[in-house]
Amino acid sequence: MSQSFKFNKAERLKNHHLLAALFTSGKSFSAYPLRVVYIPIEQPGSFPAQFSLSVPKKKFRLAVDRNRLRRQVREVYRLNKHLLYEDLLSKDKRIALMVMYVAKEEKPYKDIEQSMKRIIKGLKKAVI
RNA sequence: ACUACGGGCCACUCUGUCGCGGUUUCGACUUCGGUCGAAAAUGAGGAAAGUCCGGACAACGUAGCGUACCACACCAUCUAACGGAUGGGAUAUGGUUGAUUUUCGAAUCCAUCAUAUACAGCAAGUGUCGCAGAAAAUAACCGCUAGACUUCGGUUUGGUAAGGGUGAAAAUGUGCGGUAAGAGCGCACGGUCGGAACGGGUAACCGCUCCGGUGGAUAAACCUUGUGGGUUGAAAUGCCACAUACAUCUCGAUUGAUGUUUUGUCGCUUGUAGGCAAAGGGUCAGCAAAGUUACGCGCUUGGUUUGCUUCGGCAAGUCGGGAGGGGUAGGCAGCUAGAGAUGCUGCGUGAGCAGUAUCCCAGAUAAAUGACAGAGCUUUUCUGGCUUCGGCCAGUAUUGACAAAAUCCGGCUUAUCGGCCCGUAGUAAUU
RNA sequence: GGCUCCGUAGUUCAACUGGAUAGAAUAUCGGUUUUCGGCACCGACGGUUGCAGGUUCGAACCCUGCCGGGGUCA
Repeated sequence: MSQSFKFNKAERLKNHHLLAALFTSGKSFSAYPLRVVYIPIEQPGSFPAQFSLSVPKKKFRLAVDRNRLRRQVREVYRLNKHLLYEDLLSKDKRIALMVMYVAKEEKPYKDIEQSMKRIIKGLKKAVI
């Protein structure tokens, strides 16, 4: 097991322009209860993917619920991202992605994990 | 022991693995700004919430005055301050005990307990009070009563406000006197309001005596009185980096007076004397503008230049206001040692205050405190066993209150599964 | 993080600034008319005035606290 489960600051997507581009020209697909929007990046960087996530305030009014879901989704990504990184490194490509939680109620951790694995599979296909 | 009420405290716990934020230390790399790695201790709340009050702090402002506006409003105390808290008073509602009256329904008074109170002023002015009712604030329908007239049925001119009815509210209650009938018209005892003296209390207020009144309610109606408030808020504010537009449209001001310095020039009595011109920089007044929360005064800031001219102005520049638009969307400081926390001692009825010892306890910014596994605790369901029939034990599944910092404090309000402790009252048992 | 505005039939708005049953249009339903439908006409239904307290004799309106929805500020 050589892969790292760390989640560095540089792996997070914070750039305003990239986020705007993501919403205007990014491609998307969903794997309930999650939905992903992604776009390839031209500029070089230290990580093959930049990740961000979103839980809508309209569906989850309380900050406590939003925080809990955000942490679960981030945790799932952190533990499974190595599957994505291997492919991207071998193809020498970079992407930016945002994961949104679209369900109207809280789902258990197992469901979110399954959904994230399907998303990563889908991303691999799309990039190739 | 149980129940009710009030107050305080806690806010599931432990272990392992993988992670996140800032801090410190060490190591590596470095463009010397930092980046990466490791270790250590550490990392959400009682409400972090709502943003309803009050402050600290910061910027603007020369900090003034008047009006307006807003907030507050029994008294004292606490506090940095407050619309908060503590203690007291008054009023209202309810309970209990006692007394009086009774139409046996209850009513009134005293004492006491509990709860509530946006408790200054309708005896300053103005307004409003639908429907009903005669009348909703200088009241008269029925009624009662005197005079006049009379066709003896009443009519009319006065007086009156006891009784009736309406209404949420009807002009001080009861008794006696009084009268044509009546009435605070008079008297006695009360209610209530104002004033004065005395006693108690820091005060609100209470008690008592005397005098005067007795013309409703409403100020969470306008308003009056008193007190307080400069405005804007960490998206404040300062610095660094990057970027662009000294662009566009529109409105307004751009006027006088007076010294002074330098330079040039003129005349001449050849001197630091005077005239003229130019340039620079002042002072005073005016002008319009902006700022001072709004308005007025006052104050402050900065502009008042050049060219053309048919002397009305026009154009450019400068300054100020407005409209609309463009760029950036990064970093650092502010940013957590404080009206701080905990313990002890003393003072105070209490909120609190003083002294002293120890401790340092989150600082994120596409926004850190999590995920998984196991064990215990807890909620509920089912199965089995035991039982003193209240429950207890084992297994299985299930559940974990309300809710997450965003400059920081003091309150208020709202949400909240449960557990523990203390006080008061009642019930039961024992002594 | 701050500031600010608004909540009335399913929908869009009224209600004399506190006075009794909260009104109109539209939508819905029923009827008349028509061969049928539309249009038109008649009638009905539809409201805890966002919620809870308070002030007042009386509250959609005044006050307080909650709930919900907008707008705006570098």
